[in-house]
Amino acid sequence: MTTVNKAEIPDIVVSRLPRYLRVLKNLRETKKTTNSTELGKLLGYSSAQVRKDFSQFGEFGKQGTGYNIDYLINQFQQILQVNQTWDIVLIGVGNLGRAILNYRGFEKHGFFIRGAFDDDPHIIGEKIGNKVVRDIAEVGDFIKEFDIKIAMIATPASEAQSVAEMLVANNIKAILTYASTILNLPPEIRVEYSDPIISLQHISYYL
Amino acid sequence: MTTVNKAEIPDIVVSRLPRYLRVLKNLRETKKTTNSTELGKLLGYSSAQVRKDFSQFGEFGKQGTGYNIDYLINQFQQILQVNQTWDIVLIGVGNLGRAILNYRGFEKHGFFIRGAFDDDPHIIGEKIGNKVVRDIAEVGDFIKEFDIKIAMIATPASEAQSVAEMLVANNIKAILTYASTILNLPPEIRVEYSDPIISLQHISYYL
DNA sequence: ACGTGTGAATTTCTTCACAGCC
DNA sequence: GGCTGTGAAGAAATTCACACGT
Repeated sequence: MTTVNKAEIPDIVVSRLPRYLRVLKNLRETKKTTNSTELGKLLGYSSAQVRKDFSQFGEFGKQGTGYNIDYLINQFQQILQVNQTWDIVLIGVGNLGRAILNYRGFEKHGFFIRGAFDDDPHIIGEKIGNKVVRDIAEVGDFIKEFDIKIAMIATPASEAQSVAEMLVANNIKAILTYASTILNLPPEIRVEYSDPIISLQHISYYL
Repeated sequence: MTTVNKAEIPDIVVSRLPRYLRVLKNLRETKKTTNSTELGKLLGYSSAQVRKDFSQFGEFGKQGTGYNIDYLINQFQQILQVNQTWDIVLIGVGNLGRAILNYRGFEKHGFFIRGAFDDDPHIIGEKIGNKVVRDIAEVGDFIKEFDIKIAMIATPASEAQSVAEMLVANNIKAILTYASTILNLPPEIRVEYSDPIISLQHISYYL
């Protein structure tokens, strides 16, 4: 196995790593090893696809035997940099923002919402879960103080673009947005969309 | 323009249609026409890509002028079958389910949550938004009665697979799931994932 | 025998580049 | 001049198929 240059690995392969991780963690409950055929079946990929994907990062398997599940999990966590914790700021504390704050599932995977921000004076100061909602005006200092790189946007669509620009100006490097609008940001900023409307419209083509 | 056979259109093209729709609806506010260069810039695609995508469905533009925005919106809505309303059942009324029920954004796009279901007796009967939570045992009849094809799953991950199988057995054709687990279902069932953990893990590779 | 890792072949997706029309 | 629609070219992703290690 040689040194890996990230720039060389296609994003489409990277995008499958979290899926592999997910099923590997399930498999871990019941077995020690797996193979490309089994993994492929669980994810809807061909076995060749699985092997090719893995080969981008090294030689993880043994001929005749397959892959050690714990070892794979470890490798993929390292590759994805999720073998550490990440701090996150959440912008927008409406219905959705509240649900996100109350959802305890992020922490199990190492993602911690360190601060929640809104611009509505009625909401600022409110305590949700174990967090007090802060004034959006303070988010820049907060990001600097805790060296935060990831933001989640749960504002109305109309505010998402300006909020995103403000966050980028304050050194945020990656954004997960729930707002139903497409963000225009510098290409070095990673943006992921979690937009149910887009998903439903995609689905409905096939109905 | 000839008859379009859906099977021939690559899913990757279909998956971009909702994005085009989104920016077209924004553009509609301020102008009548647009062109492939402008659309590409707004979405991060090349202008050739935009034109090739559109050409899969017909000839929508005029040389020298570009595309009429309203006309495009109309065409794409028809193609995606979102020029009608769709009824949806929601399974799982925890924090996330509540947020979804309170979110008024689906209806504007023609998606209506007709029924919300849970298996917790403490939650069944509760009124959220303008809906009463129903017993999951009744979902089969409900789906039949209202001829529902789309379900949203907002249960804990541990229950998602069995809930999904039950829904499919009751004739659901498409699922949007928020649960952090990969569903194994017959290939003719469309599944879309809205999984923030997967998105965050993908993002974190690049940080 | 089993199942990986990988060049080669194939298929799919994107971009090029330009004829043709407004 | 501006911009579409599209064959042809090019790039990227996937699958094939098999040598090789266990």
